[in-house]
This record gives sequence, structure tokens and C-alpha cells, in this order.
Amino acid sequence: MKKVSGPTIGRLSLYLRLLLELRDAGVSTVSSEELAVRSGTTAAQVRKDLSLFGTFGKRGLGYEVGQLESRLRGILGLGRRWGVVLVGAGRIGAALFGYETFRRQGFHIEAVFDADPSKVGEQWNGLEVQADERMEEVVSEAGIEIAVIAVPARSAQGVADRLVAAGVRGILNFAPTRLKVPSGVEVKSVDMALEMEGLSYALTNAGGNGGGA
Amino acid sequence: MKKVSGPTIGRLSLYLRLLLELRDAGVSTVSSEELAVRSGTTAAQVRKDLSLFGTFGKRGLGYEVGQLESRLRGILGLGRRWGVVLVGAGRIGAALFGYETFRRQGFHIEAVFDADPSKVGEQWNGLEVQADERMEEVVSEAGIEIAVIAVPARSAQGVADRLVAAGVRGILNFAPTRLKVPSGVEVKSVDMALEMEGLSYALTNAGGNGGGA
DNA sequence: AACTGTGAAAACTTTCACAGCC
DNA sequence: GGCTGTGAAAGTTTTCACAGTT
Repeated sequence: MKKVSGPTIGRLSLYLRLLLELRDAGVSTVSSEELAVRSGTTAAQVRKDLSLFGTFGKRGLGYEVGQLESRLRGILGLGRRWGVVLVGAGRIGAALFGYETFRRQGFHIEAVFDADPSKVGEQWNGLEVQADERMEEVVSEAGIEIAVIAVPARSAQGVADRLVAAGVRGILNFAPTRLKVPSGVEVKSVDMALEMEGLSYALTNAGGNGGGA
Repeated sequence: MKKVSGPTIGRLSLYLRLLLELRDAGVSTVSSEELAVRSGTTAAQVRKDLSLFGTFGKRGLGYEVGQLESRLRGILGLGRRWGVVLVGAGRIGAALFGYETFRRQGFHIEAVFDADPSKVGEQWNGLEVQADERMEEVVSEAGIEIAVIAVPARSAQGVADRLVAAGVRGILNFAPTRLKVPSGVEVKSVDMALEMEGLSYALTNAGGNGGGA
């Protein structure tokens, strides 16, 4: 398929989320302007983003909510179930495990691993935390494609290497470190410290600007 | 001050993190090439990023680790203590509360709030979870500038409005929703669902590309 | 009249390449 | 010789503006 930028994909996810809200509110049609206001971008941007994947709207009318929703689901690959393993049964792992929004979009955590023997054997909502030695076996047998890494920074690269060797193709990384993976494997990082430092910068250098709304 | 892009600030945070590692490893000098490899960018990018803020290196030699570290700290506004309140004492709040990396960079959680009476009164490492009604009072009396929002999506906007009215200037938002804030207030979002959907997209449309590592 | 889809222009970011200093 | 700092070139993303459809 075409070459689409990261920011564009992020906005498509956002549009999808807004469409779900609109649908729940009983709205059946939406304009690019409406989606733009709700997602903090411009109408032209919305139309350009969508136009990269086809033509979904009706001129003069706008977009049909249910139809655009299912098209976006298809584009984002959300029309299926994704098996996920979680590595790291600490606080961040626990937070993620209970994150309802994941499950709703088709991401199912099938196993949880930790290197700490005192955590192994804990029951998490009916799933037993397993020793990290079992990681490769479970990943390859269940054909798991996505892993969430929620271990300390110093262990993250080692865990990633093992996961990739076992067949994982996508990693969501919560450790504050840059993972190196072979080409063909996708990594997305959630780096809270980085965001916080971005805030610190913005507040420190606040002054002659005017674009928050 | 100048106008610097978001990605640039993200990279500066990353360079700072790498410098700390280098310092701990006893390294005293580093080249733009070295920083580039470790941060997954190019030497030219590193030099350009730094040059936006001044001239920190020595031609022929590179950058002095300790010196560049303290310059970056200054640029990012990390040379001080930041008071932070955490709103939402659920699992995500708990994960954040224990996140050592925050404290190390000068972000101190001074109060925790929750709307759920069954959580109010819990002791979190010596800090008592307070009723959310007390939020405004604590924020304005302690002169808190940064808040972390870790409440459900439907409550997030209301909480943000109250925090801003009480004087907060920066918000780190964990709720999967776009917050609207007045200009002058900065919001950074950590949106795990969005990242996960980005993975789903990448894995679904994997194929004729080659740029992983 | 309302609103989409899209080429072209503008704005922004990254990469190149080299002069200049250690 | 090694490596920075930086203008200029290349590449990418966003915005504009308008023809085309309902």
C-alpha cells in the first residue's frame, strides 16, 4: 500500500474514536469540519488524510458515520483480534492489563510474564503470571504478533531481542529507552518522562506565543 | 525565545538521557555521531538541534558530557523542582506515582486526588489520597503548575477545566481524549490506544518496506 | 448551497556538504 | 585529521483554493 506518515495514522485513530462517540450519540452524518474541530485539526487536513485511502464522503453532505467508521477500522487493521503478551508484571503492566480501551479495539492479552519469582504465580483476572523463561515458547506456540514491554529500562533491550527471535512483529515499549530491532519489526514507544520534559520546556519558555485554544 | 519544534524538544530530552548514561559510564567526551547512533538519528540532526540553542561543542573534539548535560537541563527547564498533582488514584495513577524517572528529573508529586470515596484516605507512600473537592484549594495554595490527569475519559475535560481555573499551566493527560484548554496552557498526551492502533496499522500493511534498524 | 476531493503553494523539517576551528 | 556549526538543497507535511458533486 501507499506510504503514509505517522501523524496521519495517529489522526485516523483519533477520527475513529470520534466516530464511535458520534455513533453512540445517534449522529449519522458528519462533515470534515466537525471532525476537525473535535480532533484539533483543520477540515482540509481531515479530507487530505482520508483521501490518501480512497473516497469516503458525499459532496454536499459529508461522511456517513457508520460507513466511515468501518472503513477506518479496515485501514487500521482493527477488523480482527490481535493476540498480545505483556512482559513485566509491575505497576505499569498492571495498569495496562486493566486498560479497557485496548480490549475494546481487539487487543487481547493472552499471557503475562515477569522475571521476579515473587510475582510468578499471581492470578491476574484469571491469568497466571508466568516465569519469563516461558516467553519464547508461549509466543511462538500461540503465534503472538504483538508484545507490550513494561520492564525496567536496563532489561528492555534483552526482552525485545528474545521476543523478536520468538516471532513478535510489533512492540509497544513503556521502558524509557530506545529499542533496536531488525527491519520488519515495528516499535512504538510510550515515553512519559519525555512528555513530562516537553511540558517543562514549554512552561519554562512560555511567553510571546498564542495558540492553545 | 526562538521557535523550536516538538520533535526537536523530544530529541533533546533523549540526548540528555544518553548523556546521563555516558557520564555514569565514565565517558567525558562525545561526538554528534555517537549521540546520533544511540538516539536513532543522524549526526547532522544532532548538531542542528543543538545549534538552535547555542554552540556547545569543540570542533575536532566533540561535546563535553557534563557540560552539555547541564546546558540541556537548563534549556529543558529541568534545573528546578516542579510541583505536580496527580488526579486519579486508579491503576494508571499508581503506576505513575511509583515512576522513579519522574522524581529523578525534579517532578515531585505533592498531592493525589480521586473522586471515589473508597480510595480517599488511602496512604500512598506517606501521602494521603484526598477527595477531589480539595483539588482547587491545594493547587492554588501550593502554587502547583503541573497536573497529571489519570481519570476516565468522560471525566477528563471537567478535571482539566477545574485545574486550569485553579492555576495549572501544564497537563500530562493519560485519558484517551483530546483536552481543550485555553491558550497559554500546555497539554501533552500519552495515548496508549493510539500507539497500539499505530502498531496494528503497521503490521497490517507490512510488506515492501525496509527501514527498521 | 453545502461540502468533498485534490492539485498547487506555502511552511516546515531533515539532510547535505563544506568552511572553520582544535 | 577529526569534528562542529551552518547555509543551502531536498524532502515532507500542511494549508489553500477551487472545480466538481449532491
